[in-house]
Amino acid sequence: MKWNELAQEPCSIARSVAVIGDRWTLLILRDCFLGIRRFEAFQARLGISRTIVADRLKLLVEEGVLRRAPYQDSPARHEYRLTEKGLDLHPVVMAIVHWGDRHYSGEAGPPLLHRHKACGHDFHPVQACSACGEAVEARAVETRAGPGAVSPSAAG
Amino acid sequence: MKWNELAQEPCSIARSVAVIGDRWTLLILRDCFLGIRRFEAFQARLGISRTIVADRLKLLVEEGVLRRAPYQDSPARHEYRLTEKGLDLHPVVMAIVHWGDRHYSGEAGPPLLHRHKACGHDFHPVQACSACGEAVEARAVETRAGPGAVSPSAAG
DNA sequence: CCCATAAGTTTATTTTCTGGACTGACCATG
DNA sequence: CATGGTCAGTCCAGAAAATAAACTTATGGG
Repeated sequence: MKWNELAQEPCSIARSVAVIGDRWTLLILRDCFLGIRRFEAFQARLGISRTIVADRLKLLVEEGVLRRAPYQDSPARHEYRLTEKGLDLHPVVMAIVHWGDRHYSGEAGPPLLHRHKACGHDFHPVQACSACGEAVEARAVETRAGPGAVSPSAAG
Repeated sequence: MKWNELAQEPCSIARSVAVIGDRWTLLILRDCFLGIRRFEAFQARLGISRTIVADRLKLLVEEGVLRRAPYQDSPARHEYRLTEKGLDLHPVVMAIVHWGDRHYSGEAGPPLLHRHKACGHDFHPVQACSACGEAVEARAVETRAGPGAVSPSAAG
């Protein structure tokens, strides 16, 4: 399988990974959620080649994750902002952060804290069930083919 | 920045991405959660080169995400199983699945359904606050430096 | 002996990434 | 009105990584 065939797979992970499953893309998204919006800022923070920054931003815009919006004329300048589809990635980013906090923080503790404005407390994300609202752990989940499956044995 | 420097960054996303932020790694993890355990099975399902499968499995074992366990002698054969640290990735995988379900399912609907055994219903993951238990959306989160931060402006 | 299975390794090719220079539009300074 | 600075890129050649295909090792079966 080639990376460009991924998006055609009958699997939501494969389709998502085709868009965001790249080291630099995930770090760009991290920065987006931290409020970074400009090309130069992404490039400076990541310290990677401008080519890659340009490529990744282009892909994210094509996929509707980011929106390229003008913030001044003469000279025309644009910034990159998360769309609603991009904001939907927040649970993905938070889940990754939480896993890193748990397993790679060391004695110093987590590099960042997250406060839930609604309740005022620092929190970490908990995976909850949309049906009953309770926390869901890996072993409590049963997977089966859904309406979009191609065959009973197809990947999911 | 080089990819091997990522793990040293004072950022839980960077550290996590250094381990799992790779297309094939994420797909291997998907298969792990679907119960796949053997080298040949990973390779056959993904349709990618054996070299990549071997590399990724090796890294995941080194990082303690998977455990290489013998399942027979003569000839010695091993299978790859999720460790507790690996199971902790479930929310990450589910969050990615859910994003894909939402934005790439098309008319056919999601390829896979997930049932919460505890309540018996099909569900999708909801990001909840560990402090108050309510659902958390992107705009309700405020981020600030934590104890493991290197400087107030450091990446998170 | 020949074939098959499992789990890799080796080799050679293809693709991607990198760093640096370059472009072009504009602004501020002296 | 030349000089330098900012921003948002593009272009290019060399270096690094990813990949497919063939090969290896160990074993069991007919």
